[in-house]
Amino acid sequence: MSTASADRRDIPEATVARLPLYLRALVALDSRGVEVVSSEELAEAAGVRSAGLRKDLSHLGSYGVRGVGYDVDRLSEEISRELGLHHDWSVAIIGMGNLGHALAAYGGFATRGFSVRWLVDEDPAVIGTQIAGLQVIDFAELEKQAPESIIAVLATPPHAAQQAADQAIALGVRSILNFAPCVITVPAGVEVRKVDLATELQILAFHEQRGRDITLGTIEGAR
Amino acid sequence: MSTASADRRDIPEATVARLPLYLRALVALDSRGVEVVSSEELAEAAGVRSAGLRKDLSHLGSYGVRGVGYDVDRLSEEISRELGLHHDWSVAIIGMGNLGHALAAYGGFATRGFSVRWLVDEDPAVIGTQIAGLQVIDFAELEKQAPESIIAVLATPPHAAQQAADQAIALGVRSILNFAPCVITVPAGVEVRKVDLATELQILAFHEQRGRDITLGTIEGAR
DNA sequence: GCGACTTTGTGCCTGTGTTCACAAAGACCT
DNA sequence: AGGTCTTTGTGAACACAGGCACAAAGTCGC
Repeated sequence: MSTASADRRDIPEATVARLPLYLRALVALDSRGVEVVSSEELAEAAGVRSAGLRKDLSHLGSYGVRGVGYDVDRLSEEISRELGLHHDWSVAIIGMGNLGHALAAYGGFATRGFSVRWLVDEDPAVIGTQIAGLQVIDFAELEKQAPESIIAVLATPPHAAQQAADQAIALGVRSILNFAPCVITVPAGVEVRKVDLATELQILAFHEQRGRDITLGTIEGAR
Repeated sequence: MSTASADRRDIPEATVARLPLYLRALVALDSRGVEVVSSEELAEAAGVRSAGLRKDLSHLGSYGVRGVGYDVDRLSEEISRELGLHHDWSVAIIGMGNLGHALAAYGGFATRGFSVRWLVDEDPAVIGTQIAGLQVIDFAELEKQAPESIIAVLATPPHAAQQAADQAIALGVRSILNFAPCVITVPAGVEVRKVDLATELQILAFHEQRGRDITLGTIEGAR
């Protein structure tokens, strides 16, 4: 009965990072015909703890029913709204090398609220070619076409990343997903998330090197 | 003069996740001929704060010289050793769809301590074909060839990911980088890191939806 | 209509990570 | 050789995230 909408503001960053996982799990449950799910079950499906899940969901208001659980449809709706997925976001992939090529052809974006609408490169040999049903364009052409707010996916070689980011930002881009293995500097108000594949592998290598069976004390039957 | 090797144990996870960034920055500096770097400069290059950088590095012993900074070569060496990069790690990419294909052709792994040595798929139409100079094999063949500890990169469709992970683990894999947008369950002692591209975009979308200029109070000249 | 049962939402506590600020350490100049 | 100056390494304060446990709330059966 309290004003739940009051604390709609400032959802913790860690919670935001998990909302997509919950949504993914909810969509999977929905496609299996499940209509109601408990925090325990949803946490299992999303790979988190139930207490944390409940705390996360409490940040966007009370949509659970005590003694029953959460309505799958309703909760999907709320999370989608919170993430801003009620309209599709337009994505421009910048850099048509191996990775950019694969990302353009990757079908996993469309089902999750994103449509790849522009492929950008600066190599004249690539501009004009067709990839995954789209024509590769240059920045000048992107500038003409892009009216709304778009998200840029940077898949250039590292030495070209900063310049590409600058050009994108000049066009009004405020959200960048950076696959180039380098740091890019952006003005305040522009959000960058980075995905570095080799970095991920190096973190795994660290744990592999240290016998993890020693570090982790939580192995049950062992020893 | 103190026994610095005593606290070599248990490096914080957050620090481990940043060591690859530092190494990347150091390699870049080295290639530009820089021999000594201060925490301030290195932090800038790695995109972190200098105080945090120093604390991170202190966890692997004192390799800095007060008043001067860090020897680039020496520090690269130490971080490499800590991450277990003195020998190359063998990587098997599992799932030869768009993404697996791109990862196989991606040149960025070799320079950072990893060599992609096996490409695995279960589709008979794909097995035997050549991708990026490697022949695609099935799990049975991988079992015959893989002696040492390897890292598996999962790039299968989500519905096939769990089974592929199980098979990899049965072969002795203890480190998995999962690109499939689903949760995979693994026994204790197996480390999984996940990279979900659509999730990253959704997190960006969240911030884009909320005017970030409102949320962030740290904009200087704005307003 | 009432009691028992299930499950949520949340207050508290613990541990982890981050930032600040400064003393110790060493280089460099004179 | 001594003083100054730069930069590290770290103690202490702070913020954040995660886990536990339980009261509140609502359902379901009788």
